[in-house]
Order: sequence, then C-alpha cells, then structure tokens
Amino acid sequence: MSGRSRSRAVSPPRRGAACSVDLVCISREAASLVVLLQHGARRTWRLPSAMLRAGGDLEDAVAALTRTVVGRDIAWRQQAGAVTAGSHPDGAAVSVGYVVIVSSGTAAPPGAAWHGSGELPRSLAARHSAVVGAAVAHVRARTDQSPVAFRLLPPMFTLGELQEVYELLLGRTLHKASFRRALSAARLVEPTDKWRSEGRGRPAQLFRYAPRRRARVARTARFDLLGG
Amino acid sequence: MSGRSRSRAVSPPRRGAACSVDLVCISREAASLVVLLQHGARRTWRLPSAMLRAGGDLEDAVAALTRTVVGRDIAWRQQAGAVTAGSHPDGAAVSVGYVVIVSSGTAAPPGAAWHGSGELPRSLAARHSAVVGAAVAHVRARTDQSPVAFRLLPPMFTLGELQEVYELLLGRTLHKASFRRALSAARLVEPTDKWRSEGRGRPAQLFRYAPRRRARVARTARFDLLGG
DNA sequence: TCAATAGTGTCTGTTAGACATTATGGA
DNA sequence: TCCATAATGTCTAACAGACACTATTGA
Repeated sequence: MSGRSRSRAVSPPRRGAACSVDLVCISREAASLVVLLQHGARRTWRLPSAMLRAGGDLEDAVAALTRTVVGRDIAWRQQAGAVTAGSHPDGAAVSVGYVVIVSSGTAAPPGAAWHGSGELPRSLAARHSAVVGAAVAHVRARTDQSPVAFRLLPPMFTLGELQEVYELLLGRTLHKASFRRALSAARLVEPTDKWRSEGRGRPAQLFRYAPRRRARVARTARFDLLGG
Repeated sequence: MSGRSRSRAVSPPRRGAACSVDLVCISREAASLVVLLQHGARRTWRLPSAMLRAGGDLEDAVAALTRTVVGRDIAWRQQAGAVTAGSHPDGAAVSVGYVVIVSSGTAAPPGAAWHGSGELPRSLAARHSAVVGAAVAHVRARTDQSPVAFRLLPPMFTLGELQEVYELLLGRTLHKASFRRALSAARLVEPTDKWRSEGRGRPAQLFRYAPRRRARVARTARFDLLGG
C-alpha cells in the first residue's frame, strides 16, 4: 500500500508537475458531434484545461475543472489518454485528456463555443486536436458498452432521436425495426405517457432511459472487427 | 529500467515532468495472464518504468523502455491510461501505463519474473497495481478488436490453443464448433502442413495468423453490454 | 384527402449453439 | 482393441434485415 510512502510527498517536485488535464466536453448538434472550445490567447481556440498541482490527483483535478467549465460536476467521465505530441498552450509536457458528455441543447458558457468535432478550428493546437481526436474515438468505440447515447440526449427522447444518435456514433445507418427490436430486448428504455408532435406526421412517443436488465455478456467470440 | 532513478528515494526529481512511463508486459502461462515485474528496492516488486524527460515523448520513452526490458521494441502497444492514485516508487506524480504483449513461453529477463495478473505480490505499490489492473482490463476489453490473442501465442498454434486464449481473455468458455465456424468466416488464420501430437488423442493441425479480410463492421447496434 | 412520419407484423436468409459423427493417434 | 482428442456435418431456435402494412397527425 501507499500509506507509508505518502510521507515521501513532503518534498515532491518543487514546481508543479508539468502535466495538464484537458477537458473534452462532447455534445451533439443536429447530425454532428460537437466539442466545447474556449477562447485562448491571440484569437486562438483551446480546450479547457488545468495544470495538475504537485501531488494532485487527476480525478480531483478534472472534477474541479468540470465544475469551472460547465458549472457542475459530471459523474460520468472517462480518460481518453495521455499525449505528448505537439505543444500545449500552457506548456504542459504531458496532457491527460478526459471526456464528459453534455446533453444536446446545452448552451456554451461565456467565452466558449461548440465546434464540430470534424471541423476543428486551425488555431487549435496540435496537442489539443490530438486530445479531441482521442476523445471522440474513445466515445465512438464505447457506444455499445457505455450509455453514451443516452447522455447525449435529454432525459426524455423519441426512439427516432435515439436511433439518430446511434447512427451518428456508429457512423452508419441502422435498420429501424431491428434497432427497436434489439432495444426492446435489452430493456434499456421505458415509455412515458408523453408524445411529441413535430411537423406533419404522427407524433412520437417519448421514452426515458431506465435500464432494467443487468448487462448481458456476449455469448460468442467476435472476429468482425479484427483482421488484416 | 530503474537503475538511475533508484536514487530518487533520497531526493525526488527536481525539474522535469514528474511523469513516469510504466510498462506492463503481459504474457500467458497455462490458464493465467501473467505480468512481468522487476525486483525493486527493499525486496519489493515493481513494474519496469522510466521517468519521462522534460520535453520527452511518451512513445519514444516507452519504446526505449521496452528495448531495455525485453531486448527489442514491440511494435504493437497500447496506452492503458494515466493514474495518480497511490505513490510511485520513483516519485512520479503521474504514471502513464503502456501494455505490450509477449508471446507465451518467453523467459523473464534477469531481475524480473512473471506474476499471475490475479495474484500480484503485496509488495507491489498501489500505483503499480492500479496500472496493471487498467492494462489487463484494457487488453481484455479489446480482445475482439485487436489481434491480442495471436500475440499471446507463438507463430504456430493449434485451434484448441487459440480457443483457450480467447476463453482466458473473455473469461468464459466458448462453443468449439461455433468458435471455429466464426474463425473460418473471418479468414484470420491459415493452416500449415504441420501437426502436433500431444498425449493420447488425434494430433492437432497447426495454424498461423494470416488475416486475409479487411475488418468487417458490425451491422447492427448492440446493447448487450449496456444496462443496469 | 393527401402527405409525412411513427410504429408494428411477417417473411426469409443467416447464424449461434447443441448434438452427433467421423478421423486419427496413443495406450 | 479401446480411449482420448481433433475436426466436421446436421439440426434447430434465435435473430437480423427487408418489406409491407397500420396508425396518427398536419396541411
């Protein structure tokens, strides 16, 4: 354990660890994933970030940073990776990227704006572009293992919206009947008594995320994503 | 390696990023995943690691570390994550863990030994235990997306051995006929003209990893691993 | 009534899992 | 010969994808 050696932290590196925590807030606008960028120096854009204090904890740092940026902590977050490529606007040698997901429709805080994840501004440092890329890839790769899609949606949503989010994350269209059949079997959502009418057609029923079944393990080995 | 930084227990690195690169070499022995640990100070065990030089690149550092530890670079490697929990034997504030996979049957280099990933020695620092845990979880979670199983095996292997590795990584038994059917459809292996006889039964044909098909995307959304 | 969208029932080809059978060596 | 293990063929239930159909609103 570490209790004893904690005393060693009495004389840790004197100047802060040259390590930053960079926050990638991901949301959705229409058919795009969007990332929250802040105004940086000299008309550049940058990710919200904080230097890690000497002896500081990554999770604590990202929680504090999240509170600063979006006004509240967001429980669900994942580390997207540590990078040294390029240079960091604050001079960090290493940047640790974290992803949080923000419900679509959330307004950007002052001094910040949403940018499409596929069309990042050129003034974004290469380091930060790499972090965003890793974060988006991370989220996409975990679509079927984390409730990412539901975090991108407001608490009540239509099945059409849910399918749109899945199609956005997975990067391909899905078959409507199959999608709903599988969703129903997974018992992840429950209907509400609310309906939403938009434009012409029949109104869509609103659902909420209410997983009722423990995660089921896949039965067989899958080789689909492997290969040459 | 740790020789130079061993002196750190006396006075921590003053300058430079207080960031270490920790290497998790994973291999297989019988029905267990094993991790390569080195002898540390005062009869402890530790992961091979190196302090990141100021301005140094993570990938360069881990490549150099890999050469030092196993005598050669290993092209396939993945970052398992950055952690600050506990304390690092060399005083790093942040440790970035990397995983490489070593073919089973590889002898441990001098001063190191293989340890079962589920029964790590108590003298391993909490920081390093966390890194190992993240690394093993990382590998297991990517079994079906990375050729991890084949890296755990020698160049020629029987289908029974391959299935054993998959069962070890996935943590459950697999159906033999289904496993082979899916493997055949994926065109990942090709038979050799060699056979191996072990004990009583019919000899098993040896195969080699020779992916012939581009990775195929899964067609439908999967909700199996999601939920309550 | 028409157009547009939501939601569902049915059919079919594919596939996973169970089971049985053949193949081939050692004891 | 018997036994143990490899490898494979067949059957069936489950499922994915296609399609068509009904339902319900606004124009």
